[in-house]
Amino acid sequence: MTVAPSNSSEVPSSPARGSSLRERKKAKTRANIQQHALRLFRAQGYDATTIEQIAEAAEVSPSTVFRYFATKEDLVVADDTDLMFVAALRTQDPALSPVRALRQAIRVTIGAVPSAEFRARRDRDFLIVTVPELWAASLGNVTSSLQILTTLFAERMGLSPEHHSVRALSGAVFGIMFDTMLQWSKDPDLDLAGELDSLLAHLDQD
Amino acid sequence: MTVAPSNSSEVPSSPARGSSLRERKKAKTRANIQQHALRLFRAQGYDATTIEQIAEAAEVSPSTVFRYFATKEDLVVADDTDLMFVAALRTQDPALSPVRALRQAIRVTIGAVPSAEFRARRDRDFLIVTVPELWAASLGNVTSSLQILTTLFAERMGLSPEHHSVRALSGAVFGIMFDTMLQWSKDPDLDLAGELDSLLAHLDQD
DNA sequence: TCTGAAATGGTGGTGGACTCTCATTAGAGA
DNA sequence: TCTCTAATGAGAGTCCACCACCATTTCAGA
Repeated sequence: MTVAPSNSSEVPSSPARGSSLRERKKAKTRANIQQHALRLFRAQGYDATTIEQIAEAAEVSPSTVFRYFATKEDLVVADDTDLMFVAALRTQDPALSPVRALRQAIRVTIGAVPSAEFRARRDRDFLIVTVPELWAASLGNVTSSLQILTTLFAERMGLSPEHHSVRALSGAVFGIMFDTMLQWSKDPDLDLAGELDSLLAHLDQD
Repeated sequence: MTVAPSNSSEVPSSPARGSSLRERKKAKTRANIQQHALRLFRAQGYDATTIEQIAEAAEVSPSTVFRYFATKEDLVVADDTDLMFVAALRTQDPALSPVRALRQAIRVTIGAVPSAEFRARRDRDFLIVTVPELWAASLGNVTSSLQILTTLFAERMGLSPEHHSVRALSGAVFGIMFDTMLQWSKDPDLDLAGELDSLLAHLDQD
């Protein structure tokens, strides 16, 4: 559910364009570690996987793992910010109603992501929703997304973010997304975009 | 740290009526431990409080703490059924619309709880929402509440729980509750009942 | 009052995340 | 090629939740 690198220093997948060999190696190491971690988590479970195993798989020392990721949780949650939809929401036509804009943003965003990357992201999100510990770790991200959502809706509706119409709407949207994520965690083959769209449509009565 | 196995035998607060001295003592010990734990968590924070400290405060051995509570998290989360509103929803007039029934249930429930107990519950919920680790531990409770909510709404609407109208509605309700809990965690003096009622009213357009 | 069972305390131990330090290696720039 | 700095590895160490075992105390029932 999270997406959008949007971060400063750490570049996940892209090999860091204009930088030196050192930088490129760093990025590569980081990506490598995270990749092996995710693979192991998926295969054996999160709790059952130790840092040592990850280090071994990635062919680095445990110290190095901690140098790149402050905590075990960060291996999954990383620095990654918000709901990817939220980012795209900003660019939607201001004339659209909040819900319509969001639905449109979802459609566009999901369509745009290359399917390999989408699958990877999907697996990651699946882990987050599935492992309570990780869900906890990303709670901060989630709530900040909710806040952003509220803010954007407020702008679109020309009301203050504290206004009950805004809060009710963004809360409702959030809940529907949450519910959908749960469904999705039970059935990874669910058509996420379609499901979200048709559920959100129920809020679109204004 | 997987989800708690949903305890069976443990009776929380009620002193176990017809039982022997032994039983009563057990209940008392359990309540005592939990009480001190919550006090310490509130005072020093969850992570900063160790089992040893709790044991000392409650004047029992650390072993005993673990005998009563399988994990540290259980000291807060316990087996306690979650959102109290859900329980009360069952008893509402079937003729009412889902949202109206829920709002009514909330009003009734909150009114009925003795204010001391309400405060205690409030503190507990505050902890849960505040400490990610605890939020994670109660995720199971939360999602099961969502499911129950969905089921009850489905009955009331005469539709299957998979129906999108049902899912959209219960998701939305859940989201609003979640949002309100967050607000509440920032401002513990918020009028929870009133806030919920007025936000939920926004969904009541059918 | 005696006996068996349950509750408790204490002690020692384990696993694993995370920290610190220091020596070694590899890249950057001259 | 030589130096300087950043990245890595290795090892020892800490902390704390949680477990296992056993001795001791406390209650129940006869």
